[in-house]
Amino acid sequence: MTDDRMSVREIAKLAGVSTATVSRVYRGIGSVSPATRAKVQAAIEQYGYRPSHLGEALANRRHGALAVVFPGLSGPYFAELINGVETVAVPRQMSVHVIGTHLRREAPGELLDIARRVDGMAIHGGTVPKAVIKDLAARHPVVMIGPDPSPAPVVVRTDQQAFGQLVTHLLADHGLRKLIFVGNPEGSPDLTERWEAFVAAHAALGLRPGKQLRTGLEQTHGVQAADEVLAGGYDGAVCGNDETALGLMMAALGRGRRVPGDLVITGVDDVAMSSLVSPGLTTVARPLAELGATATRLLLDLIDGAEVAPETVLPSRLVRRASCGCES
Amino acid sequence: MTDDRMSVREIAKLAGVSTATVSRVYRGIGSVSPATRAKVQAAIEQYGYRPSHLGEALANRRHGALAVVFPGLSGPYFAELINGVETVAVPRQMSVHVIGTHLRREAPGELLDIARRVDGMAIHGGTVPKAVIKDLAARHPVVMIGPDPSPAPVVVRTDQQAFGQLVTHLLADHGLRKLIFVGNPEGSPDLTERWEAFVAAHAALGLRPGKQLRTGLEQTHGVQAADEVLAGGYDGAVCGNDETALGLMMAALGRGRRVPGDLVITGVDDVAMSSLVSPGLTTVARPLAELGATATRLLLDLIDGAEVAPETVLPSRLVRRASCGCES
DNA sequence: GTTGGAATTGTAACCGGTTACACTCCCAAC
DNA sequence: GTTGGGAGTGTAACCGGTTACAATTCCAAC
Repeated sequence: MTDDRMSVREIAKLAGVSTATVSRVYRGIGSVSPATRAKVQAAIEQYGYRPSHLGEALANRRHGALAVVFPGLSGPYFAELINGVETVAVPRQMSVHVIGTHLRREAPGELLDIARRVDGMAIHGGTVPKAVIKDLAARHPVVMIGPDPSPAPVVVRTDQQAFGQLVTHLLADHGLRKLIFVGNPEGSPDLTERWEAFVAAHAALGLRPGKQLRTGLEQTHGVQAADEVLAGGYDGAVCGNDETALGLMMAALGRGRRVPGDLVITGVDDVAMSSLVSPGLTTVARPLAELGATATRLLLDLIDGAEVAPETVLPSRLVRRASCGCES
Repeated sequence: MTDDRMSVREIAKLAGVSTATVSRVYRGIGSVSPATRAKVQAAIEQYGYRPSHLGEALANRRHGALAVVFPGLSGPYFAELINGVETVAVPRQMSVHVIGTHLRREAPGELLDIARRVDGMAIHGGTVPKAVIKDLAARHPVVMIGPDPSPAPVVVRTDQQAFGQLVTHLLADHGLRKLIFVGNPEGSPDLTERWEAFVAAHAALGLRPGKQLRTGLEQTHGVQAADEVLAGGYDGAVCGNDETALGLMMAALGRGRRVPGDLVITGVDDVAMSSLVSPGLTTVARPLAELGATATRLLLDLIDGAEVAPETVLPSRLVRRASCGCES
């Protein structure tokens, strides 16, 4: 029941030809006479023959599959990224294994195991210990998505400037003086960069950097951060991503606060929700789908043995909406 | 560079034994003398040998992989479901292909292709045309997650009663009379069931069913539905799932409306956000992770050739929180 | 000193494809 | 009437594992 498919040899026998000819007909390469082709095609259709992927892959020394490794899978951020990956992988007949490391008991061992089943891996920064990346990269094509502390061979990331601009915008243009940074730099290279930019933007204006509230990157974490943020008398919350910003905004509104009146809120990513909510969320737009797509393209190049630039940087830009006080 | 791993034959030569012995040592089955075992293990470790997954799979006539097919991947609903799938699949050494059909140009053909790479598929109801399910189920083990119009061989779903209770609760206990159903039954068997329960609950009280607002199942769709819902003078919005409910709630709050004061809002699923927001979201709790886990268990049984119950129903239950007016 | 059985190991077939190479035809060119 | 070359096809090796079965060795029991 599992798999009563026919093999090439059976189809070959049925069509009265050799396996080589069946393969030639199925793949459409090599020369086959019209008469033979018709015979074989008839047999193929009659029995619904499709070659076993395993046989194919073994013969080609190609799995025809990629793995994408993320910390978790929830939320629009990862959905967009995966979307980008698929737009490139699918037309190239590559199937994609989506791995969420937070679901795995022992990521290290399992990643090695998954590596045996794919031709290459795209790994989100901050998901996998340095030593494992090193092991993996030594044996397989690996592309990192976003910054990572490991000395990774190939990295795709977005330009970091816009986030600094955002903080400066709040401080200089809106005159905010008590900002809180919502997000945990520890374990997240992305957030580490942002925290550093946050501090630098303050320093550039001769200001002391605001406080840091360590919390996760999901919408729920933003909601949970609300009590502390609202009780602290801050005039602005600079969130590590849109999801926490939206969670925080929701919680603030639910408690009767006004945004941006009582509290300015900003995010990063510009996910779909951010332009739809009211007030619209001021954020840093990052080309997430393109990030995934680019990483995948580079990975495929790597698999094909091509030379690949060690670092690719995609642009990001500040998007001002109502939540920071712009557009009133 | 792609894969300079050693093969069994090389390791065998290096260790001075036959490939059979290497295999026996690696897999720990069959009897091998301590001395030989040590020799082989040394060679394995020295060269970091790991058997090719393809060779293994071909010999075992087992891909060691499952596919899970969803309409899309965004949001906590799917994340939870996948979570459940992985908790079962990972300990059984099965890798999981997560497929989002909305990303694929031509779902049908590609699913057939993906089917060649896995031992079985779990398919979310409403994602794949009837004819394709039939094709797929004829050749491969298939389990449906949630209701589907196709005559599927094996289905796992949640009990539907609680949703009817929810609607009755709003009508009878809170005395609401103008409810709007937010969600599009067309193409979604889940929502079709809910819409029917919505209508039935009205009918049971001798009431005319409320209106239906056709919209998608993501948070953004809830936000976008807000204008129409708020302008319609409804006293309650019964949303197809928590994500739209939360989006709607956020938009309502952002426009200065009170929940439940101006508008009662309810969802379905009881995702993490629902208990955290204020007001807490009244909803129907469904064991999503368990749903994924159960589907996977059944799928594995099917793959093993075991008998499997054609339908498994998991319990769901009404959760009353502040958004419907309970808990003040 | 045989004999029988358990333990250890190797040989070779097999899983299901692809493809290099050899072989057979057939026909045009000299 | 040869000769040369291209088209069509088959044979068999190979990809990298697993495993049924056979072969060998060793030792205890009679």
